[in-house]
Order: sequence, then structure tokens, then C-alpha cells
Amino acid sequence: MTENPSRRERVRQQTIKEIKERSFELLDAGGVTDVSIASVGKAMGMSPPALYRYFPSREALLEALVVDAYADLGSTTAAAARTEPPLDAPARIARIAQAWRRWALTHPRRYAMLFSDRSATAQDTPEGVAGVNQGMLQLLAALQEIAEPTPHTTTPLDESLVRWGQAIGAPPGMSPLALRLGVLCWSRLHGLVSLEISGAFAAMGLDAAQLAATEMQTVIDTARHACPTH
Amino acid sequence: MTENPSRRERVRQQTIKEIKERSFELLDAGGVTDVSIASVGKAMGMSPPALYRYFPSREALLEALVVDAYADLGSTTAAAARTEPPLDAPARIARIAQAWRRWALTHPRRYAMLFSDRSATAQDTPEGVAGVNQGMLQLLAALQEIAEPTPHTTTPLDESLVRWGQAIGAPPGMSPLALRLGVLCWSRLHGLVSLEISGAFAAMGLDAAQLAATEMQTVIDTARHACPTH
DNA sequence: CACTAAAGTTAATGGTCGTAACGAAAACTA
DNA sequence: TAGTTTTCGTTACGACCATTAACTTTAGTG
Repeated sequence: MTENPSRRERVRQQTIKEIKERSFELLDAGGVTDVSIASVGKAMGMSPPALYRYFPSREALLEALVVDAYADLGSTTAAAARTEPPLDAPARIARIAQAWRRWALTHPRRYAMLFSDRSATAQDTPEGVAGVNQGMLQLLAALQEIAEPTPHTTTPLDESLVRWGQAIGAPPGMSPLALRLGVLCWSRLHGLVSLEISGAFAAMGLDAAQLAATEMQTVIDTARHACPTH
Repeated sequence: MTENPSRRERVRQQTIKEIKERSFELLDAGGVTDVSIASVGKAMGMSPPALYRYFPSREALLEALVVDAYADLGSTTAAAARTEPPLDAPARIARIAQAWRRWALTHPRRYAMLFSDRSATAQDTPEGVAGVNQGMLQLLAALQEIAEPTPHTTTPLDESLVRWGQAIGAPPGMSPLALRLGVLCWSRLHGLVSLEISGAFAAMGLDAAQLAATEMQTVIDTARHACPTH
């Protein structure tokens, strides 16, 4: 009864950590297909079957990478909103979006793993969703600050948005407009970033950074009920 | 000297066609990873190495599928704009967007293959880009009709948009606003559709169709210099 | 120290892509 | 028509991969 996490457990956790580190290195270098039980084992000087003591299958290892990547992306974007001194809401929205895009450009293979490679194959685990929602909650808070109250009658879409907000732990009383803009901001940003990573904008000779900047400004203007700048 | 395409060439093209058909069946059923030289061979009653007479590698076969899928997506969306009698520009934009989304939902694995699986790996071939640009040209034509002339000074982004428009064969004199909205419309639609395919909106309890409809209405309103409806 | 359980090893199965060597059939040619 | 060449298919093979089974080594525990 030395420690609650026994020494054995500690070295085991250390091994798991190293497996994931080496896996991320291989992932970043050559994409998810390069993360094989054999390649990871070789990278750590272990025989491949030894990894099965830690992950029941290659798929489980990849899922662990997904959860970690989601958590990293979520905490990175959430941290971008918490500056000292605090920024006003529009600046925070811009920073959150920048952080999302920058993370995706810094780790394009990880971003592809999260949002592309596994599309329609395996659905996200609750852990993964919770990780990325850290950033979403910050975004929603900023949007709520500048979203003008809407006297509109609530549509079915609004109702489902409110339910979603409650489900992810947003504070009560969120405006449906803020919730909708949160979803649309995320969706637009994802579209831009995934096309940018694929090289589409570069092939078109367009500056993706400028496209992203104007797109985010549009979201902010819409929250304020102002006309987007053309 | 029976025909210009000799009999041998004809049966060869037929075989290539069947290889791609079987490949698409496997792709639609289980994703791109299920399209293997072995599985396609088995599906056609051929030994796997025989396929190398027609495609130099599995990668080349996949690339051929990509080109065909791009062409199908492009012609499907372009066809949606050419109705009889012709529709007005806003309705055409809505129909193009619907056609894009519907194609993606009908062939989610193909859509993932085009825009996700190969991200950052291999860049698009000119053939593929040309195929999907059929729909883009229709979209740009419709946007041009309703885009009010902008007396703005041209920005660097505008200049690169104009260059891109010329490169893909858009008629001269396109408004930068129409070009920019074409790109943003595409990007937003892609973000929505890829998230919808991945099941993200379903997991959030949101109606993706409604999100897409409002998003496209926003594009149309922006083209008219009108405030998006909230 | 002796025992047990965890962690590592090698060996083996069955799957993949791709190459090599070979046989059969079709088309061309003298 | 008969012979030659090209094409198309085959089987056999080597190099990877994931995964399981059986065995050995190591480390913690009474």
C-alpha cells in the first residue's frame, strides 16, 4: 500500500502514453494508414504482439488517439478564449476560430482522422464529443453575449437547438440564435478548414486565411443582426 | 478494318467498366478500405493479379473511381440547374445545393472518398476538378444574375477570385461577389454535408436539411445585399 | 525464498498488395 | 491455312499486415 496507483500501474500507464506518442508521430508523418501495430512496435523496440497487452486491437488504439486528439483540439480552442485580460466577445470568437484552424493546419493528419477518415464508419464516443465541446461552450458563451434577443416565435429547429445546448452543458437561457450560429460557425469553419487541408484553395489560387477571416466576421455580424460586410 | 475501336479494345473497355462497377458496389457497401484488388477480383470471378492488366495498382484504380465520381457529382449538380422551363436564379441555386447534398447522402462513401479519405494525401487530378466544376459553373452563373454590381475597390482576394474564374472557364465579366459567394457556398455546403454524413447532426438531434436550407438562403440573401433572415 | 500474475517473446494463420513465370486464346501475318 | 505475336488469364511467390496461441521472462507478493 505504497500508493493507490501501484508502481506496476504507473509503469503501465507510462507505456500506454509512449504507445500513443509514437503512434501520433507516425500519424503526423504519414497519415492514419501508417499507424500499424507493427510500425508502432518497431518504433518503441517492442515486438508487435506485445501491444495487445495494452490495446485489444488496432482499431481500439486508433480510437484512443481520436479521443486524445479531440481533447487536445477542444482544450486548445477553449484556452484561446480565456485570455488575461479578457477580450470582448467578437475578439474571442475570432480567436476561437483561429485556434481551431491553426490546430487543424498544425496537425492536418489528426484533423483528417477526426473528421474524415472515420466518416460514417464509427460514430464518436461520448468522451470525444465532450472533449471538443470545451471549445464549443466558449464559442456559445461569446455568441450569447452579442446575440440580440429574438422575439421570434420558436421554430422546431430552435427547439432542437435548445435541447442540444442543454445536453452539452451550456448555461440555461441560451438564445436560439446564438446556438444556431454556434453550429453554423462550426460547420462553416469545418468546411473551410477541411478544404484548405485538402489543398483545394491552394489549387484555386485563393488565400484560405482571408476566406476564413471574412467568414467569421460574417458570423459575428449576423449575431448582431447587422448586414455582413460585402 | 471493321471499326476504329477494334473488337479487342471494345471488350477491354467493357472489362474496365465492369471492374469499376464492382468496385463502386464494394465502395458503397463498406467504404474505400473494402475496395481491394482481391475483393474486386473475387466479385468478378477473376484471380486478383488479372486486374493488374487493367490498372497498374490499387491506387490507380481508386483514382479512376475518384475521377468518375467527380464527373457524376458535377454532372448531377449541373443538370439540376438546367430545367425546362428554366427557373429563376434563386431557385436554381437552391436546386444545385440540394442536388449536391442529395448526391452526397445517396453515395456517402463516394463523397467521403472524394473529400475526406484522400485529404492531404494525393491532390486532385485536372480531370476530377473539371468534372466537379460543371456544377460550380452553373452555380456561378446563377449567382452572377442576382449579384448586385459592387463599386468596391478590388481587394487581393477579389483579384485571385477573378483569376480562378477565368481558369475554370467562367464567362468574362464575372462579379467578384458572385465568385466569392460561389466559393463560400461550396465551402459551407461541404461543411454541412460532411458533418451530416459523419452523423454529427443526428447525434446532436438537429435537422440537417433545415440547416442546409437556411444556410443556402443566407447565400442568396447575401448576393442580393439583403440581410440574412434570422 | 516460492508463488502468481503481468509483460514480453517467438511461431503460426490468414489476409492484403504486388511481381514473376507461365499457359491459353485471340489476332495478326505471310 | 499455318505460324507468330500480343493479350489475357492463371498459379506461385515474397513482403507486409492484424491477430491468436503457446511459451518465457520479469516483477511484485506472501
